[in-house]
Amino acid sequence: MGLKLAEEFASNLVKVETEAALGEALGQVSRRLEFDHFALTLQARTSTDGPPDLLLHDYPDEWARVYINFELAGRDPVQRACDKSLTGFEWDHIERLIPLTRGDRQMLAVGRECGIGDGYTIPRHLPGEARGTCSFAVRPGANLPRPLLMATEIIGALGLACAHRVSGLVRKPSRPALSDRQRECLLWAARGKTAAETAIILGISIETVIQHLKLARERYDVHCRQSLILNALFDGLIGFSDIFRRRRPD
Amino acid sequence: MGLKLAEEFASNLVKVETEAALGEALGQVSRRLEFDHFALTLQARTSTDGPPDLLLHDYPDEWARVYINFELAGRDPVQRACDKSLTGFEWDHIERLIPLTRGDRQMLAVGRECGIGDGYTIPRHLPGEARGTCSFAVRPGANLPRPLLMATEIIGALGLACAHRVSGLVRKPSRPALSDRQRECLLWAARGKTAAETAIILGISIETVIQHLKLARERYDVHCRQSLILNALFDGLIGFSDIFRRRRPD
DNA sequence: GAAGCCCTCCCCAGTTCTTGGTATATCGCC
DNA sequence: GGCGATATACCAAGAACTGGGGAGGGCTTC
Repeated sequence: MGLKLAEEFASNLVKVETEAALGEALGQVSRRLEFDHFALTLQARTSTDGPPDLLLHDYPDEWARVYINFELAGRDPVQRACDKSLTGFEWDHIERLIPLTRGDRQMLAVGRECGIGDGYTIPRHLPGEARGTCSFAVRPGANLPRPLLMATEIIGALGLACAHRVSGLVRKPSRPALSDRQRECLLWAARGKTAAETAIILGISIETVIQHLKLARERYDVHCRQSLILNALFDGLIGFSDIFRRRRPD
Repeated sequence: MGLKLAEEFASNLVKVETEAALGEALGQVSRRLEFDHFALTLQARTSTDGPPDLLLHDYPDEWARVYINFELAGRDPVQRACDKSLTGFEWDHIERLIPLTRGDRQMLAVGRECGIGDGYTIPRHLPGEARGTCSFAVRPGANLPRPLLMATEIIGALGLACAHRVSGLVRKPSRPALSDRQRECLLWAARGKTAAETAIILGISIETVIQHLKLARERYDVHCRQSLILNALFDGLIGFSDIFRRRRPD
């Protein structure tokens, strides 16, 4: 039964060419999945000339307003948890993924007041290109349609793939590449080393390290060290395992 | 029928604690999905070169030897296509995702000679943490079990999540927590703002922002901004979604 | 009510980073 | 050979960060 729904949804999406049509299709399928609401987000990394981020949802107006305000503070725990899970997850289990601050709990409580209860979110990440989430929620007090969660997982993924397609984001592989030396300096910077320390480690002059980082910043079109590191990390140019060296001394 | 298989697989995986047991489970499920082979890779370090941290497969010996000896992992078009797709894909459709070079085609041909025909690969990425792929293949001449591909998609994702779990790459999310204000300052710092800019944004004095960041650094026992940000990011206290989020998409 | 945390603000000395230059040498490619 | 990319090295000014102090008010908890 769930699979049939997913297959039907997939064949519907083939025809979808606009964001509005996708929103429509998601709204319909979320009802048939026994959810009350859906929300789909898709963001690109680069701040330059890229298409604007995509947000489709049928949340209650009140919650949407609140959400925009909260969003400015950047504190949606569901979105944060998306960076920690390979598969969809129930919001009730979010603490298995990330720590919740007081503000986080407050936000979830406000959500319940606005008519958003438990939910299920499907995350996807394409290094250097995009990051998307697709959530389905039920009203407070209602239970998630557990027998349908696997179908939900598929449907969310299909929705995200469709969003990626219609967003026009697909043909922008412009991921700035760094030279080996630049990446090396960047890596030591990410490990918390100063330019002077990196110079000693690599056996070159401080000025050279500074120059490498300078050019790397230009490539990414950012003007500070932390943004450079975060962009490289998001793109997969460096990884946490490189930074914290948990395994593979290498 | 397909979903039932996925649910059964999911309940099996709960008990799996070792890589070997996961390989066993994947082998069994791939047969029931009407595939002839499977392969699962997981890389902690996200740069594409070098061998994966985890490799489970039941490919023919011959192909495995070729693959490893020639270090084809870095050149594998299937692996490359994984960076371009949000969902699983059939190898036959790989040209929709990436251009194929002559070497790529040659490699696929060698695979067929070794007993690997068409296949379906499920890619997953966790920003900064891991990159994984789960492939299922049929022998040359055989057709993919198209009615089961959606189930395959789920099963691959479950396998990857399980691999991620047993690989020891996950960290418990109960690290030094920051106060909400500290987190907020940290977040703006991660967005590339200086203390002065953050002060204006939050409507407080520069000194206060500096103080929040100072105490946050002490909590994490690091002495520079970039390490603070990376630690908080890794712990899930902030997320990429927070950092790269656009202002007011409306 | 005292202890503890959080948020706010201030000062200062020293260090580090960022940005703007310039310069040499090597390497591969057309 | 010229061109572009890369790696190396240097200088200087100004902005930003780091680490060391201190201090008051609000809130919760015991």
